[in-house]
Amino acid sequence: MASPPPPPKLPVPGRRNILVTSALPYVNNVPHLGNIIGCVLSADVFARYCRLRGYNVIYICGTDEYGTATETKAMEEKCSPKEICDKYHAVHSEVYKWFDIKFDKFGRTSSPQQTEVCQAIFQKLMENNWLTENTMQQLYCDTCQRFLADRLVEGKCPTEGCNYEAARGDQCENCSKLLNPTELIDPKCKVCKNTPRVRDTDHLFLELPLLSDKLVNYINETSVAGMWSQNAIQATNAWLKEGLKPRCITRDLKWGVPVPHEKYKDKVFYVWFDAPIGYVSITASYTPDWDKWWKDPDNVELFQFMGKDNVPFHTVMFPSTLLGTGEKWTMMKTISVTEYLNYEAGKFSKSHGIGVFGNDAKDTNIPPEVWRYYLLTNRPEVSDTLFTWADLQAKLNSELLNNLGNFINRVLSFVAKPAGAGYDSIVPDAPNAESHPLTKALAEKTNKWVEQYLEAMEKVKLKQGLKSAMGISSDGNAYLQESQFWKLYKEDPAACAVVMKTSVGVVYLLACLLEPFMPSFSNEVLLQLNMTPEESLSFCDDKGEIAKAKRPWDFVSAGHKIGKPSPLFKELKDEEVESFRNKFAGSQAERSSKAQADAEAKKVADKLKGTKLSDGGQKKEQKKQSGGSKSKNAEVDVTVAKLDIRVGLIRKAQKHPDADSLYVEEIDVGEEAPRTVVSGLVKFIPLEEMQNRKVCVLCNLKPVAMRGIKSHAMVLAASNEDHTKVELVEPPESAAVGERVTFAGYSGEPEASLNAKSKTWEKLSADLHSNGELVACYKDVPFTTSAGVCKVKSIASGEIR
RNA sequence: GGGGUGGUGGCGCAGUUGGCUAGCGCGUAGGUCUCAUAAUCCUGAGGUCGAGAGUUCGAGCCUCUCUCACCCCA
Repeated sequence: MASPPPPPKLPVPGRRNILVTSALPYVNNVPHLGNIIGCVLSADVFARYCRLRGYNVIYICGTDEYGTATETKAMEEKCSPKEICDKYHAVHSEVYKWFDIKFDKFGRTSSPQQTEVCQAIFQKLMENNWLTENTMQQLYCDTCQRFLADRLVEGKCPTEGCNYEAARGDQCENCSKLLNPTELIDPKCKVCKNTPRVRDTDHLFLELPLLSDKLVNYINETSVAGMWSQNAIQATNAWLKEGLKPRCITRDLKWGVPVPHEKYKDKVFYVWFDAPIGYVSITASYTPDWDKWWKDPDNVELFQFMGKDNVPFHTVMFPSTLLGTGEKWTMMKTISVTEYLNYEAGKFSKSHGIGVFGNDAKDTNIPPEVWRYYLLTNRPEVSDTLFTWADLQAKLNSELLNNLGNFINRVLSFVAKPAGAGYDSIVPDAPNAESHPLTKALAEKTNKWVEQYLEAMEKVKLKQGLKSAMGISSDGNAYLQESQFWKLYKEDPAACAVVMKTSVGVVYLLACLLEPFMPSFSNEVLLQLNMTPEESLSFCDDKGEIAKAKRPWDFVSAGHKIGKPSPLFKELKDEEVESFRNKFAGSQAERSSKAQADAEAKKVADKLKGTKLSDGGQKKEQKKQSGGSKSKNAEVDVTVAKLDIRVGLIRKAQKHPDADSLYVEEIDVGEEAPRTVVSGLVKFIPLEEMQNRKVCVLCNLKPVAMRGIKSHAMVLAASNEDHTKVELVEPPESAAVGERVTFAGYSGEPEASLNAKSKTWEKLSADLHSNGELVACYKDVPFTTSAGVCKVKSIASGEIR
């Protein structure tokens, strides 16, 4: 294992020299499957393909380490940024190793090389006058002696009607309005709680607009030559259409590459500026001759892999940076962009821990080649795709096991049988194979698949490439079936030998073509073929290996003794799938909201059933309905009857895991499943008072996600003028759970879901208030239940919302 | 509120200089072989390509309107 590292590869004139990069994952968390397929795995497949074809390729990646996020996280965990990076860099390395990602170098951006390259590029930009200065205003904490990042400032939300006390500098968690930290009323430093002051700070800006001519030239030429995918072009054009603006490249931070300039010596480069430079600097830590790769556009092709959110940085910002140096850089030729991979019903989310993460995959005992296969067949190349356990199971069982694994196993196990039943593990000779019609037909089909495979892979259409390779196995099974070799063995031994020799050749071919996708699988197959991966894995034009696809019986020579065949894949059972689904389900709250959604869906379905039945009835009924629609027309006016306010019982209340001001409640509103509701009442009502309490709930608002948890309703509460006091609107103790709150004089059915655009709720809520007798009212009509009116504890004439 | 992207058989996905009968995998129905991890193979069913209008000899693809979903920005 501990072989000395091979000497670094350098471009070789006359050969295809390919530099592959994957977007540098941000260091401070564990990557999930979406991240993995998005860049690292896709790039790995392509790099392996290049090696297979004999191209001179290196694959560069590493962790992106600088910036605010790391600095903040370090403060939270009370250690240095470097320690955080060390810790997570190791986590990343381990995950990628498990997934069989074969980097030529997996480095990091916090390296001396990074500083060197980054500063050199900066100097060039400076010399060429592409940088300008500008003054910004930012909050500075005298105690901590530093400028505060947006999210490190807390204060009172300036939004009218919100005025939330602990709003963050970038966004108010209460009203979710995006903010500037300088807008906060009475801002405080989150670290020392002292009041920061507004201070001018000078920053350097890259003049993107001045570089745009060069940039547009580059984009127009390269997007054609490099066959950029549609989504990359669209994202780039959207950016250009907006018009380029000067972009700030410096920050008031410590954790970053220092700006080599007297005036800015206390500042560092902004992550967007230094991160892509990481590709170069990591190459520099791979070989001191890094510029042979990076400054030779005529001999090196640069392929970059990333998720869609990263596109503008690679098509606009980074190229502009390189163009601005005036030097001859190797610019990106081909960009491969993936969309998002969604998880079951929702989305992969790092911050909420939803989905399957790199280190979880290992714990499933599902081997890496299966994960790789599944992720790659499902690679989101043109649109978002969906990860589901059931689908993973289906792909494994029916494609890998029944198709591919079965084909290889039926061939090898037959050859391995002792003489009299098989060939005693010796590949038989088969002269005149092409005169056997079935075999000839198979050779033609196989060759077609190989051509498709090569074409797809050259265009980085990995999903198509994988499918083409699998087609070979599929045709292989049909070939075995039609040839009925088990009968030929006795009836026509010569023909049987042809079929088996050809099939063994196809097995070998599959091992080669699938190596980029499933390296561990290929190694195992070669082992069973008794061949060594180092010598055998190659598929080059100049060795005539492509031509052999037309003569698959020539891949493995007669007389070769194969190894011991054994099953390659293990079936994934229903119970296992079920247990994974549960094990990796989201948080408790997520689960219940999912149950909620299911219940709703069922209801809708039932409703539809109902209407269908009545449709089957007579027309009279329809007339009746249209007759009754008069009242419906009346309802079109905005009246309180549109609101579906019900008596609800809080079954359970707890604090929101990711927000200080929010409760998450499960409220029974008389439906089969309780609803999950998120409300911002933490500061006003103690948790104990929330438990098992009857409340008024507005049920037909459009569900919205609040800090990651979907809220399916709203608890009504009254507040005084300056929002310092908030009290729940309480129905009488004897009111029935689930009963609708009515308003005398306003009848009609509520809408299923209030249209957000028509602002019904916004209009109506203006007239909701408590009166002098503490009764909750719409205008002056009280909230009425069968057991009486709803009241508030002490706030008279307060607004309800 | 502004902008972007998407809506294709039960499910998951392909489908660009607009063109032959809209494909693929899974699932499903019927049949088939027995070398193989009850695996294979063949045949079939299933779609007015979100809705509506327009351009065209011809539209899944181009234009407009509507609708739904997701994302970004304010």
